[in-house]
Amino acid sequence: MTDRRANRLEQALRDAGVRVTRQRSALLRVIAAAEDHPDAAELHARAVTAGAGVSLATVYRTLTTLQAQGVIDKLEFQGEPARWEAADQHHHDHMIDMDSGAVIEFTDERIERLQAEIAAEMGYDIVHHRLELYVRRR
Amino acid sequence: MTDRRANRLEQALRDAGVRVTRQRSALLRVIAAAEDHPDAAELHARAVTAGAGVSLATVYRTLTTLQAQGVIDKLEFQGEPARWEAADQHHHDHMIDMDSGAVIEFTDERIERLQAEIAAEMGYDIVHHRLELYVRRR
DNA sequence: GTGTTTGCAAAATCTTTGCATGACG
DNA sequence: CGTCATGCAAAGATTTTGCAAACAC
Repeated sequence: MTDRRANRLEQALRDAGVRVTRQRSALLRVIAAAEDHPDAAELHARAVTAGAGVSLATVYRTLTTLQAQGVIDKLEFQGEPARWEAADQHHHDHMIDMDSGAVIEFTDERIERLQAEIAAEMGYDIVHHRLELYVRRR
Repeated sequence: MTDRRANRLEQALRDAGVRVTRQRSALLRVIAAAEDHPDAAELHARAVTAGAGVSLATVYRTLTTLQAQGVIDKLEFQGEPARWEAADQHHHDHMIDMDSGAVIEFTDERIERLQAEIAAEMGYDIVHHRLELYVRRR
């Protein structure tokens, strides 16, 4: 089922003239199956566990490629290695529970609208944004 | 005038039992005088230019110390080395002009309020947050 | 075929740290 | 003076890259 999604992504890559190698295919599958936000080392470990022979260098190169294709998003939380998530979901921001480390996704249309408004007032268009709430259970 | 602010900060450090060394004093002055958002290497360069003998390792250690004292804030924009700013200003967020690299500060009470509201609804208190708008002139 | 991608190991970048020496309070 | 801070150089952590071999299309 996540494989169906991975297959769709592979086709998109081929259509964009990007070669679908064994390694890229494996990584697409790992990313499509991930329900969390893994970093490069974790994705590498999962790919290897899944039986894919792939080097860490290739993982990094592939992540860059997939990001350029708009297939995945890069998350850079404070001081951690970068994490990644599939991009084919609806837009959302992140809330990080500082005690458990859990990452919670959320969206708020009002905030989105305000951001665009503020940028526009100053003569800018938003290319992308980053909103992270570092929180603690009350 | 920024020296007055630096002196005030030095006193606060002493009161907190933190030694005010020649190096820390110099860095406080450089930070108080900065109108931009320099990284560690840049702060080091400015301190050295100002005639202070200080090593890069000490700059890093000092930044950590000053942050722990709540005197400076750490900014981590996408993929760049960390930047720093004096903390004794009113809270604000950052807009990054992707073409010029300029960092623009802004605040919006409505966004602040919404963030707190969203966190509260999910049973959390915000410890701190990060809002960055990556923008382009329209 | 042939231009891309991979693996490996080496390098780049930013940041932290161990240890002997020096200096603040 | 005792303790804490510094400098240096070496190590850490993450990410990038040069080059020859392997592979997708």
